[in-house]
Amino acid sequence: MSAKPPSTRSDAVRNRKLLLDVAARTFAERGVEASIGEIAQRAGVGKGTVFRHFPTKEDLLAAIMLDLLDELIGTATGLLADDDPVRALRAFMTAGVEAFVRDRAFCDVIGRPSLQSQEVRDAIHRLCEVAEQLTARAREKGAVRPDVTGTDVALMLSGIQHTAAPLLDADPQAWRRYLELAFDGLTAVTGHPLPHPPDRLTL
Amino acid sequence: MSAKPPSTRSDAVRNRKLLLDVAARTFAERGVEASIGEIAQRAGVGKGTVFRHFPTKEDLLAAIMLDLLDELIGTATGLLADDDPVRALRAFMTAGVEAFVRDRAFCDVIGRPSLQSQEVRDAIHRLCEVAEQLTARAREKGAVRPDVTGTDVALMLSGIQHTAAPLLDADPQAWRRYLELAFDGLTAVTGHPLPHPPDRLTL
DNA sequence: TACGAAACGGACCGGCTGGTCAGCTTCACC
DNA sequence: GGTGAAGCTGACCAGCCGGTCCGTTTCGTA
Repeated sequence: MSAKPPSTRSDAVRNRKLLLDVAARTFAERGVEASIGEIAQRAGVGKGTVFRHFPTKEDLLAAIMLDLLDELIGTATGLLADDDPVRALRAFMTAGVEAFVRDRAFCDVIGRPSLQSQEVRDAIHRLCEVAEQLTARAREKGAVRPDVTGTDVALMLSGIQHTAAPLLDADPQAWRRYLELAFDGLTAVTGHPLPHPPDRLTL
Repeated sequence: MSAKPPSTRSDAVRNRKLLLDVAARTFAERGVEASIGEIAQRAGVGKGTVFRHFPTKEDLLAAIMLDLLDELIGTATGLLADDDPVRALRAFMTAGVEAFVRDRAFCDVIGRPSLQSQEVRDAIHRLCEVAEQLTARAREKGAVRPDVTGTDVALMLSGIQHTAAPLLDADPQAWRRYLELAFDGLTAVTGHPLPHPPDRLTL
């Protein structure tokens, strides 16, 4: 439970920020398979320096993923103030899919639970909770089907990105098509309930 | 252009079949990251034997992926005989998502074009064509929105699997929920067209 | 400016990977 | 059964990875 005493030395502070920045970009481009060596090289720093700031690769990755998740949670929380629940839900989903499209490592981590630290899992859980609030407002207004949950919405973000993934080079905006399709599915009136409700799944 | 003379020796024929079988199971469980060493060990065979039958790991993977794709294409082609276009399309999508759920390597290869040999790309293209035929029949009947293509349907198979992926352990059938949601989206009546039509994208 | 502590760098380690090869074994055919 | 070709094996190789360690450099302070 002991907190790490934050370094006061200017070079250490500078390098930490630099590393987070470079690592975020590198992971975004190459996914979790990006090597520490490559990150160190891009940052113009020795490998040992990376491991001094982040004891393991997993720690570095988790720090970056937490930043991303927190940003998305912040966006979602802000959208709760929008007085149009449907517009807010659509804006949330747009921001979510965009986050996936921009960052390969984010896709990797969300898709493979074995890459998730406890902190990351907690953040994902928080994201699902905000998603549920956004979804509930639209649901109560009758704008989305009654059996769709916030977890459904959160899960679909990754699904939409993966749907468009093979088209990414040909049309970097193709994900908008599948977001639209998915959104229309959420609002469809069918009369039959969805199978396998995720219930209180702690995602 | 020279074809490989197929071996007539019984042990070679037996080992080839055995390797394809074991490798298919191993790749399905562990994804493309499964090592040749592990496959050889599971098959009770030396590593060199694997490389004798398949010069590179990519060749082995391609052989298995082609089998899978051909099977799916066969299923889809058979469904063209169904006189209910909607039922046929739903059955195709069910079979497709099931293939993804069962096989991690299939997900990996479809999602990462850099893992696809030319033969695999051709097979994917053929799959999209059959998907288009199935989709067109349902479209003409007015059962799916007019702007949905076979490529859309094929792409969504992977997306649906990825949507349910984080739930796989908790509920192995969760993908059925998102298949249903996606299918309802295909049939939704909205009055507004989808953005970014993939047109004649050779997928 | 002098000094001690903290941070840095990169050679190094062990482990794993795809792929090779020389020598041994097994098969098919006579 | 003899024989030669084909198949099999596993030690071996080079390359990459995450992670360690210690000699060297840099920083903050007095």
